[in-house]
Amino acid sequence: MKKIILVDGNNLLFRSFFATSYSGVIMRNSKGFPTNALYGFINMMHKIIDEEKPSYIMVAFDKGKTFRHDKYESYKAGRKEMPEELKVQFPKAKEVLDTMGIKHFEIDNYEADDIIGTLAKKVDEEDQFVATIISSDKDLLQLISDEVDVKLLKTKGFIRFDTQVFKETYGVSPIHMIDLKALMGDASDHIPGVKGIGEKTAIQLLSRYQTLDNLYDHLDEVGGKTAEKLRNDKENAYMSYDLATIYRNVEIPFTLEDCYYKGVNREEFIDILEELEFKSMLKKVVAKSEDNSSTVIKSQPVALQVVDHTQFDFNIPYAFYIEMDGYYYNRASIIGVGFANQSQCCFLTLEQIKENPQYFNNDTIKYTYNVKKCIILLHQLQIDLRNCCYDAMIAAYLLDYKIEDDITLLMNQMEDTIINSYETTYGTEKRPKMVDIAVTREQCMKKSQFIYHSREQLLSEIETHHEMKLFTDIEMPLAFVLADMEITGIKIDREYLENMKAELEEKMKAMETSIYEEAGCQFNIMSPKQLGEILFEKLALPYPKKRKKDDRGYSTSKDILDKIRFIHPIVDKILEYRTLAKLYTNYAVGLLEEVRSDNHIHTIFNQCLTRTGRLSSNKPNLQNIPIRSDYSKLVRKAFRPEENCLLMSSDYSQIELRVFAHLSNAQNLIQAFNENKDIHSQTAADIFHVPIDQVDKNMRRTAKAVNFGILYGISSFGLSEDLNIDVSEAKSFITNYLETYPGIKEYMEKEKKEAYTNGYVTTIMNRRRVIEELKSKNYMVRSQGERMALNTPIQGSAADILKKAMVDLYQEMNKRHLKSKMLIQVHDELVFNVYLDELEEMKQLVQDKMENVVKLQVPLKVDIETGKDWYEAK
DNA sequence: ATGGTCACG
DNA sequence: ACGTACGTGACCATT
Repeated sequence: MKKIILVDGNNLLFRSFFATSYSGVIMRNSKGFPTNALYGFINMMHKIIDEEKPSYIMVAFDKGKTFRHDKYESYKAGRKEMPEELKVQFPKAKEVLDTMGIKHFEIDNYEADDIIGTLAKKVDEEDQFVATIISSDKDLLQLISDEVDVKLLKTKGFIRFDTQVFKETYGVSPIHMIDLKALMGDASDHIPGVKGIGEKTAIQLLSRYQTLDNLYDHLDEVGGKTAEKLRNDKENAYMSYDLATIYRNVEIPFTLEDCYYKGVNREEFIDILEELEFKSMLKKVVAKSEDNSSTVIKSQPVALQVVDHTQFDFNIPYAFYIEMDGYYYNRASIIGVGFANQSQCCFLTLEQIKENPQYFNNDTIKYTYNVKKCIILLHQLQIDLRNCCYDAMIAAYLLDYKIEDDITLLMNQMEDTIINSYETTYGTEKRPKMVDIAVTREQCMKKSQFIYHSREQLLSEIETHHEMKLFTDIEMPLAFVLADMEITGIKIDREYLENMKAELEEKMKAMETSIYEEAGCQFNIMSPKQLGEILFEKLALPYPKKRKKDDRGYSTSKDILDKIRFIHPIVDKILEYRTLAKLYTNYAVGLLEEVRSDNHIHTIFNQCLTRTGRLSSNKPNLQNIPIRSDYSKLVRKAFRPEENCLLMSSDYSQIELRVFAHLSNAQNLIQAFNENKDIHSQTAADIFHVPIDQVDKNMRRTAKAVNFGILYGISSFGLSEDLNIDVSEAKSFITNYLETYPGIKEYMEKEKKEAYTNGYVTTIMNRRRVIEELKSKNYMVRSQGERMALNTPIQGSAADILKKAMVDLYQEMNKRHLKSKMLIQVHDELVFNVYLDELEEMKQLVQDKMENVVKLQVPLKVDIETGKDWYEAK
């Protein structure tokens, strides 16, 4: 069977043009010729060749108007005109394809769709070829058949649609997509459809009548409002049908055989890359032609012997991969598990796993992908997971691979294979798909093989980055700590939250009425658009901010409203309403929804997400429970200890500023911390040149803002916004600060310079963050990169310290067989459930471990409090 | 899907 | 002449 790739060239160029033109700024070569669309386009063509390894390929382009649409010209007119900057890149794209040895075609009066449709039809009619269509346009899905599939490009990755996937997604056969659109329309393509009929009704109708014609023939059977709507809009339905149909009978002056892929003419290709000034791309191509080996670092998957699990050697290190049946692993269950070692692989169903816990709790070394998830899924079966010392997801996270908890992303980055993503195989949360166990079996084994075989490369990269200690001593053991915390969960007083919810509901109602009175009309308070119009047009309140020309929108954010709250009583009421609404939906209702049958909340900590090394928490997020305002922090009373226990909270005092003092080696900052001074007051004393006992509240507040600014990569504008002062005034604070603390300016310059040289920054544990923004030609993007370069070592080192403290503490608590448990981490704070008879021991232990986890130039200070709920323990 | 808003560190 | 603090997650309205 010969495989041909049919590429929608117009679609690809459009996509990459708009994906890379930020607020109108686009990439150009030094002659000013726009090149942004070409860059994405060439990358994409490379990827297609890499992934699909086609022997035949062609790219279709539009040429002129499509006459079949002429009678509906008014609808076509709604389409966007092509920007000139994009237009000029088309001829160049065709030249590029020539040098790449890829055929491209355009035919007078037809669109790319029509050419592809016609070729797909040819593929259907003969039996030498199969085809894959590449586009992000869902319209093309109607061309799917037994011989033709579509790789639908998404913002992230792609979905491969074949007949089966299509049916599972839309409930009808691909060819009926046209009938579907005739009924439901398609706003993005200006197809009207039948008024009042959406996706649901359309699918329902078609599953009964299959086609539009047949439906109209049996309209009397339909009855009711739906029939009425169909009758009224019959003309529109048929016009939509025509608009949605891809024309498949273009006279084509070439054959499928003509689309043979010749391969790149390296010299010509290099010439054109030089003209476009795609330097990184050039480097790769040149390197590839010099050293004749395959692409960058990709390895070929090895074919292993598939054996029965009784034959699998569980005495030497092995990898396993668990596939589960839901989106949230703390409420999903296992479908099956694949195992692999150097030479074998096998698969077990859930039943077989239950019968063989020894495959997980034995002493053999095991490799995983997302070990925390594995621990929790196995825990549900009362199976202990032991001796996992390598996790591919954690390794990949440290190395900056894109992962998103889906191993297929990593596989497709590292290997010459294309594995369908979890979503493609198992569907979305809303639309789960039934999956044949044979598919799961195949994929699980492949995935476990990948875990086993990619280990060497990932570990060697970690070694090169000097991150082995971070990986082995911190991140790997931390996964077990987090698993335990998630399994334990924190107890919630449901009744308390229910009462709070009811109270909030009442307050909101009252506030709503009062706001409508002030406004003189009813409107949706939560709609920024409507609110802006009420405030700044109907009530004509002054808009306290400079606006760009043509900007007709109003921001209604808190800091804007704060500035006009004295002008009209409605403003305060709106702010109050928002606070109440947030408390109601996010915390009262939101938290209650997440309380499980054991009366506990079991959050999920994401260990492999943030760019700085922090954790994040979700479902629900326990890292943003209110504390700053008096009323809001009452939410914390809902978080309770177990029987005979107290909640204990321990938090680092000023950890980021201490880390900063350490990193920057600023002597008077270090001294201030060593003398245990109130750091914001000391800063105030220093920058205002007064003794520390003469620092007033306002001075301290200013100094605090300056200190935060330093951590974030200060700018005078940012500081002035935060303090609500002039930029010039803010600027003088900063100058003053930098004069007062010699060494800091030099430190920041050094950090930036290193970031530019290396392309990345590091933390005290050698955690690394690559900062692409520094390479940008756009000043704003580059400045943002510089701030990241300044902030990441600080935020990241603090995260390192917290993580290490958690591991040390956890291990010591286990060693001492303490019953108390670590429950939550909030960046600089840990929350524990502490048994009364362990209270003193825990206080001492926690303080000791947290304060002595690393040795810095300044001491680390920890404050500990306890109480019968989280409100008291703070 | 994206932006606006706001909860936390 | 730009348009600006660092890192998250959840919800709402809107496309």
